[in-house]
Amino acid sequence: MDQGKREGILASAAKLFANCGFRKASIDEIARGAGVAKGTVYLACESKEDLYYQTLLREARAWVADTLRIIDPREPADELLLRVSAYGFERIDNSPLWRDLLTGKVHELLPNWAERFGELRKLGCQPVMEILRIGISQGRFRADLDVEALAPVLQDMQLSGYLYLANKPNPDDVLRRQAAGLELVLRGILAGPVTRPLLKSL
Amino acid sequence: MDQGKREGILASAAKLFANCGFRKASIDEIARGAGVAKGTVYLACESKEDLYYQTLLREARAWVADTLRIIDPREPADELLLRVSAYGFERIDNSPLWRDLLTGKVHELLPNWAERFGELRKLGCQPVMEILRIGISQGRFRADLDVEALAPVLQDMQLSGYLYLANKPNPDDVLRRQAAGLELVLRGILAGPVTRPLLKSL
DNA sequence: TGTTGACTACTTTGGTTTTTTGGTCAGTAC
DNA sequence: GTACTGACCAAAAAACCAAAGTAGTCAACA
Repeated sequence: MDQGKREGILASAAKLFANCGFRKASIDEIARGAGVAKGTVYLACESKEDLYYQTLLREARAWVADTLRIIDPREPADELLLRVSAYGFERIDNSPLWRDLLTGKVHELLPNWAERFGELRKLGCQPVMEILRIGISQGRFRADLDVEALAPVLQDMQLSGYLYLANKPNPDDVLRRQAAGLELVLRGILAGPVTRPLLKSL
Repeated sequence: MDQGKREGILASAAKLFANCGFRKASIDEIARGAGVAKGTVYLACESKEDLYYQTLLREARAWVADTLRIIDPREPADELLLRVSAYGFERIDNSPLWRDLLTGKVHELLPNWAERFGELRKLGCQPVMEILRIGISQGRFRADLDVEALAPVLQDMQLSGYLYLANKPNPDDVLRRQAAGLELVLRGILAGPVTRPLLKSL
């Protein structure tokens, strides 16, 4: 299986899954979009479900890479947290793929999704973990933080904005809330006192 | 409208909505369960949607009342937070009514649900607000906390367990995670240092 | 050896009929 | 007069089924 062809298939799949959702995106059309025959798609994946997962994985990796790229280790780590939080939200908000995933529309359709969902979630923690490490090495965060345990909690706090978003996506409200949560937590993880309220920097 | 009859109707509605969900629970059956005629149900509510909301409101009030009851102001407020968190989770986990609400299965069906959802959420913050006030008066929490702003953030942190729960409800994991989040936040809101890790008290 | 696309078993869709249900209100009981 | 009832209606949901579409396979092909 040629890597370029594989990438073409995943790209086409990403496009169609995002536009039509899991159900309505057909393998035929994905194959057509990638300029290959249907059989070839099945050289790149085991099933439609597997293809969907691979698509998400590809997307998640891209997101992690892009996010790590905007992290400047010279910036104060607390600023970084807020920035990455906002960036992540914006990106998720613009992607039907993630929205469907996070609002649970896919879970019902696909069996055995839990583990794979967990893997994606774990992947998504990487940027936050990186920032925590930066913060510690900057001396801004407590040195005794359990980075591995902390990252998913922070990540969840950010994702919890979707409890609202499922309803009425007013991005400003969600961001303000995220910032409030972050400020709350920061007071806990900062080695020194917070000098100014983060909310104002939005 | 007799209050006893009204209560009977709401109780019957709660039972059926919980067992069958909003759609499949029929007004006829609710009336039968309450031992009244269908017309009488419409003396207690304006529409099926309204009845559903009233049912949730009744349930929420009961939950708040029960939760406030287990709050002993002599206990350390940080313990109280953890206790109430676990209690709330357990109770929600056992109630299809709340599960449907929180996993967003109802939102799609009912228009204009956002505001009412917001009201319920606000109601649900009361116990946490109470604990924060207790903590402040105990001198365990910082005196400058913005209780009104903080409560919904904490509440959300707890609800975010449902992002997982929508999938695979392993209550222990969720509780451990909630405790980790709480411990994180507590280090921020405690006036003094945390003396022992909360996680161990689970 | 890597790719294809016709083929099959299965699922989804769309249109139609039948049944159920939310909501009303003239009428009953007290 | 008041509190409640339940037959009634329009509208929604379920049941049905034929037609169309789709996931996945594999013999043939380049």
